[in-house]
Amino acid sequence: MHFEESAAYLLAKATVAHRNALEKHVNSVGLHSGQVFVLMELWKSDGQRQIDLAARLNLSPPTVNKILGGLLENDFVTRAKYEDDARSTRIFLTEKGVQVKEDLEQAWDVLEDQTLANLTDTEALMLKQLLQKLAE
Amino acid sequence: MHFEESAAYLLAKATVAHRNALEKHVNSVGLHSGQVFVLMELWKSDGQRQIDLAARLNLSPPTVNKILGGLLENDFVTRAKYEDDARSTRIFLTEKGVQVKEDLEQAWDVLEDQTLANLTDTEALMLKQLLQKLAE
DNA sequence: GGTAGCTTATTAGCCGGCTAACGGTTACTT
DNA sequence: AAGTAACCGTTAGCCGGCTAATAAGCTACC
Repeated sequence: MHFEESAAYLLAKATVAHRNALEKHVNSVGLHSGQVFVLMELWKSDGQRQIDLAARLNLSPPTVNKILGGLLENDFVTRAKYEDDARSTRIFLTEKGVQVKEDLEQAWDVLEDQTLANLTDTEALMLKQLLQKLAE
Repeated sequence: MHFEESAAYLLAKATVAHRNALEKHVNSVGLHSGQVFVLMELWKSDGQRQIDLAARLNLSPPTVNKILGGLLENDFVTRAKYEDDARSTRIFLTEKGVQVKEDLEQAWDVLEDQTLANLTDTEALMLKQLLQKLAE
């Protein structure tokens, strides 16, 4: 058996390099890699509860909690109590959290170009479709 | 701009799910996810120096050092001095480290099937080729 | 209404990645 | 020969993932 030829191996390998690139690019905007995905979720729908963020991001609640700690410290989001349920808190974007979206979009474009540098347009499209199927 | 449609986003998302699956499957063999890649490298070539392992795995030296700590504790590998250079150490597989390969191969097969469950054979092949291109 | 059980957030602690910084060796240069 | 530069391993400390356990609040059911 050759591990190197398995999709599981290749996916893990591609991930290592890509994660480093991602981290580097979002750092230039003042964010860490985990934070951007939480922000993306809030840009889609502001004021979500932590548990809902975790579910939508497919992450564990403690992971989301930790990431939110960083976002709170850096004033990208604020916490507010959920009126109908004292257990929950709602997470809202600050002005800064709203505005960083533009910067991230630019950094993301550069990252995307770099990611797909070795692929043709057709290959890029195919890759995206296959990754989407994989995620299900 | 829609982040969700970018390859960078989709790759990161696919990674999250896949990493959890990988961890779970290799746990059943008594290993952690990072350890398997180091072992794979040693199965290809036993007795490598840490710095060479790091280079081949595309990981930082401290990361390899940490993973080796776990492998040493669990007697999968041993350390030996490099005769010609007192700075280096060579890493060798133990009997246990050699034998776990068989178990991992079986677990890996299951993981591979699960990873590609939603894809046809043609799609699986394409995905592997695209991931390989991506990693360059 | 009270209890039992579910849900939410949080904490602690683990693994896997990284950078920065350090100590000890080797190699190079002068 | 001396001194400087490069290299190897290690430590410390950060972020991002996880599970397990806890405290607090809500629900549901008897």
